[in-house]
Amino acid sequence: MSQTVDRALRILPLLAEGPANLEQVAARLDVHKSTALRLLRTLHEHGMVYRQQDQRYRLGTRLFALAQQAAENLDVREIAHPHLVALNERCGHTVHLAVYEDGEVLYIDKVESRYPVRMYSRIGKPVAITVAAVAKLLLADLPEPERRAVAERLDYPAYTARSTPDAAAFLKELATVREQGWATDFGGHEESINCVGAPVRGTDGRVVAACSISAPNVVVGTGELLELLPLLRRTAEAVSAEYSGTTPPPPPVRK
Amino acid sequence: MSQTVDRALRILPLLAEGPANLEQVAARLDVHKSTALRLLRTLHEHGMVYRQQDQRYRLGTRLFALAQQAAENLDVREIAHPHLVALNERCGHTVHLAVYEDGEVLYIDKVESRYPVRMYSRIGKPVAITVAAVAKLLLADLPEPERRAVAERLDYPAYTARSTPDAAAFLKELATVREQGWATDFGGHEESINCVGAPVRGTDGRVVAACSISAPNVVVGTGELLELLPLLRRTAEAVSAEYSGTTPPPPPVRK
DNA sequence: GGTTTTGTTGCGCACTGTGCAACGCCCATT
DNA sequence: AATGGGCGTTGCACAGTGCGCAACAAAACC
Repeated sequence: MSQTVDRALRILPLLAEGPANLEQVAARLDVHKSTALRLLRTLHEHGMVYRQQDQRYRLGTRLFALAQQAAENLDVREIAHPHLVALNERCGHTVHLAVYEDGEVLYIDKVESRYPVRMYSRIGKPVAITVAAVAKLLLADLPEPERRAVAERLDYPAYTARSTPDAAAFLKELATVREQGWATDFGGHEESINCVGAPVRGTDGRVVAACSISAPNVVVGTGELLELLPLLRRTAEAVSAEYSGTTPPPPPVRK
Repeated sequence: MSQTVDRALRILPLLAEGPANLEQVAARLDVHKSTALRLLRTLHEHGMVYRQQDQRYRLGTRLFALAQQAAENLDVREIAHPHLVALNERCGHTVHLAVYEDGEVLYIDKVESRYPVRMYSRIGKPVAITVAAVAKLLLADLPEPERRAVAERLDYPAYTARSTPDAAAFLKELATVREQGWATDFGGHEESINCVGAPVRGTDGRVVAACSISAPNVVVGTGELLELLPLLRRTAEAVSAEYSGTTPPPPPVRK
């Protein structure tokens, strides 16, 4: 809508790929050098980009601060986190938390068993939306027309032989997930990785987030993974309860 | 420099404080509603803001993805991380990693002893630049004119009785730090918290980052904390070595 | 020392962003 | 059910702002 802002914002993902100099930025945006310079300077003033010694630009640290605050505003995340940690301690596997936003599903939290602090690993990256258990849960809850619209707009990459092949199959799967209240991904993204997922619901019953347990085939088979389902569902329900206010968090201080 | 982009970017920290509706945004920017709407739409198209059900805007998840990639580009961080974890395992205290950028010092990594996964806690937030050990290390290495310029531009809040009072005292402290190659903060930010810090240096000897150990007074006194200094310095030197290529990381794959 | 490459500045033109006013929608209130 | 107020949205005319050009400056290269 706004040309100038649009161009400026297109610089960010471009720099996310790696540092770039003025000319490269101008070329990628298909604008004159002086235009790119003006945009970069404005971004720089706001700390969104940083200029290193070799004069090349890269993403600035202000993005850190903003992302952090964005995360703090996602109160589902804050509420869910201790529950995810507890779940991880009991089952030992990787635990994810994801939300839906504007046609995308994103991981917003992750607890890994072996490297509990390897934090940024995948948080923020879009999920393989056509196969991931959490994606199925989140999409299954959308109102019918939107669900259909999203399903038909998607690509269906054949990550493995078990990946969801097309929109029809996906919608059918979503119907199943909607009915049973949980979801799986058995080797649909990577051959040897299996997942089970359960929904986190808000006061009105709508799915606001989804969490999942992931584990490689060689560690636990699909059968064993399904045995964890009750534990997972209890965790998801505990988060839902706290998020809905059934188990109220410490009350705000009054003066 | 560019009015439109400037206004658009000013929306982000504003929304970081919490969700806001169109009118509030327009009022805070001091522009007409229609102008704010256009800016917000452009930000929305790029996933920088998200519109929740009640039509209020909040920061979007794209910021997550960008911040993640920004972090990945900070290769100091990636290299340092396992070393910081190892240090934390040996001493048990909180370990920080910070960098300098454009007059600010920011934490870019943190390992906490008791809650190792409480990740976003302070990462990305600017450091108390006049007192923190890591800030002293990073500023002490700036070329003299810039160091002086920064020192004189700063405010010197009296967090505690031991906080750095003014630019003169700060510059003197920086000279000491520069000489001895390590830094401390004994109760300068919070009365009961002490820190020691050591620099991470690049190939050319310049300080590219700084790491520190922080612990409350009640757990370890300043004397005990200083006993950890050799361990800390060894860690910082190990990171420096790996960063400088003395201990080369796994070589890139060739075809 | 000359040449190429890359960043920076000033400037005139016109395109793009701006604010205004009118419209439409939803919710609250009676 | 009708009325009113609050808020988001749209279209438009004006001019302010961002645009690309071209010349300049400064490294980097040979």
